[in-house]
Amino acid sequence: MVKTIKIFDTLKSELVDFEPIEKNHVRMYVCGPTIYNLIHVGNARPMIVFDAFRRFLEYVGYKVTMVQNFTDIDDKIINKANEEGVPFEEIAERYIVEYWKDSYYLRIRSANYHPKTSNYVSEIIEFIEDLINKGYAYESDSDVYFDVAKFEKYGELSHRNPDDMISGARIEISEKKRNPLDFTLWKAAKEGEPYWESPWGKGRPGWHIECSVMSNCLLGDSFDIHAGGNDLIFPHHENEKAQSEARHGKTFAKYWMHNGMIRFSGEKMSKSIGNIWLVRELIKAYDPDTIKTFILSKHYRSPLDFTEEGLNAQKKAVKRVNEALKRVEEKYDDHVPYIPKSDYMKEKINNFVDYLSIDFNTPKAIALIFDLVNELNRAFDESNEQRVLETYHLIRNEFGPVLGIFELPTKEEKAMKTEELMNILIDVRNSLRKEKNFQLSDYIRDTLKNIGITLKDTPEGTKYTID
RNA sequence: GGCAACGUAGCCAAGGGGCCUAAGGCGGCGGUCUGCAAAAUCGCUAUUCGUGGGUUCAAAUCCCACCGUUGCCUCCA
Repeated sequence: MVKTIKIFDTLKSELVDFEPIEKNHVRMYVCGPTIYNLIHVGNARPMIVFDAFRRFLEYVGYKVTMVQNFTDIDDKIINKANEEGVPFEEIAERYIVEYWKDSYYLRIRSANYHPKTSNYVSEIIEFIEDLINKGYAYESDSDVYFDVAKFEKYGELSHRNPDDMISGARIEISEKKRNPLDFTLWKAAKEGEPYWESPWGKGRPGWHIECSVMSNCLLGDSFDIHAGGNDLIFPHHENEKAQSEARHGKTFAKYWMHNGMIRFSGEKMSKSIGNIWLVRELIKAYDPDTIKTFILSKHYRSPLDFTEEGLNAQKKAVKRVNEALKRVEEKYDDHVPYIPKSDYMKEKINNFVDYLSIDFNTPKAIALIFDLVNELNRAFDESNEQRVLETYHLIRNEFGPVLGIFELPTKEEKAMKTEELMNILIDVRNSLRKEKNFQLSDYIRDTLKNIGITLKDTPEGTKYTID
């Protein structure tokens, strides 16, 4: 049915043909945020990119089941809860709600499932027990660790050699572990921490287990795509893979896709450097299309420098697209007629799909959209109605929705600069009054009165009130 | 120290052996349109792809070295 899609698989380190396990049905899992704060642009990149990728898969005919988790059991959340003196659930719930606001503003479609760790604790315990029974995990002083030495493929995903990593001396040494690389599956609760009852006493899940459990529960022991930021490759995804494959004895994720990091002045954006840029802040100055095309204008695997110059340039480019679409919508009074797909449209659609089929080359797809904008404007000026409709529909109703951009007419954010506007009007009127052009100056005052704005010529100058 | 990635016009960014005398966007310059602007549009804006070697009939694209930038190796999307 669909043409072959190639994606870069982190495990194989090369472009591979994408073939889902079940014909025509793609199951994908995207690592979501730990909700201890408002999300930042670094969180937004995978949301935007993989939402678009999911839409693309659907566009070419796949059924897609997508899962994106919320990690709601975590040190950072617990710390924040302790700081505020509230239960950890309150922090988690608060930032999930805030997540949806940002997500809604960015017009990111929700996944099919958004599981939370706290809803899967019993499944997590079951998973860990199974690993212990199979000899891949051991209990040590109420903690449970994964025995990395037992999983011979450990390091396969991140292309590391366990021996090299041990010598790398940056790994925390714990006398509870048999091997410094062993990672926590279950963590005994300390005083004042939330806990769940388990065969190993009161405790909580470790750092990587939740994604293994939730993906396996919702998508099966083996599924097609596991995605996330490339900073998760090690240790997070390496560990998820080890756990799941140890337990089930089969491939965990068939393909691994990782997006590059957002950078800020050449450095990775991160809390520790203090250069985070919250989505909440960003959206004050930029509309979703600007943010999304800015991100999609660079290949998803490359690092992306977030700069104001870059965003401002993108804003202008986006405006040009919106103005062109608006011209058409105004001409047809918002009822732009649909037309049958012409050969011209089919050709462009082919190109578009071709570009995205090679490791999701969104920059090339966006370049095609800009070409179409030029074509649209030219056709409009030449009154070539057929071509206007073709290009219009390609942008607004085919390509835009696939990438999650240009989906809606822009409500012009006329942040109504009322005061500045009134001052200009009053200046003009006062000039007219000086010239004794009372007919025009009264026209201004009377028509303003009609829309509820009253002008008052006081000794201190002209004042106005708005009803 | 170990393992990677990247370096293309003023800026952002595709291309990853011949279709490249290198897409697209922003900016700049000039023309059309306009009373003047704005918008739109047309043309120009890298003979060259970090530097130096090499492989090849052919390299921005492959190999080596060097310089530079960044990431991962600890929670991080």
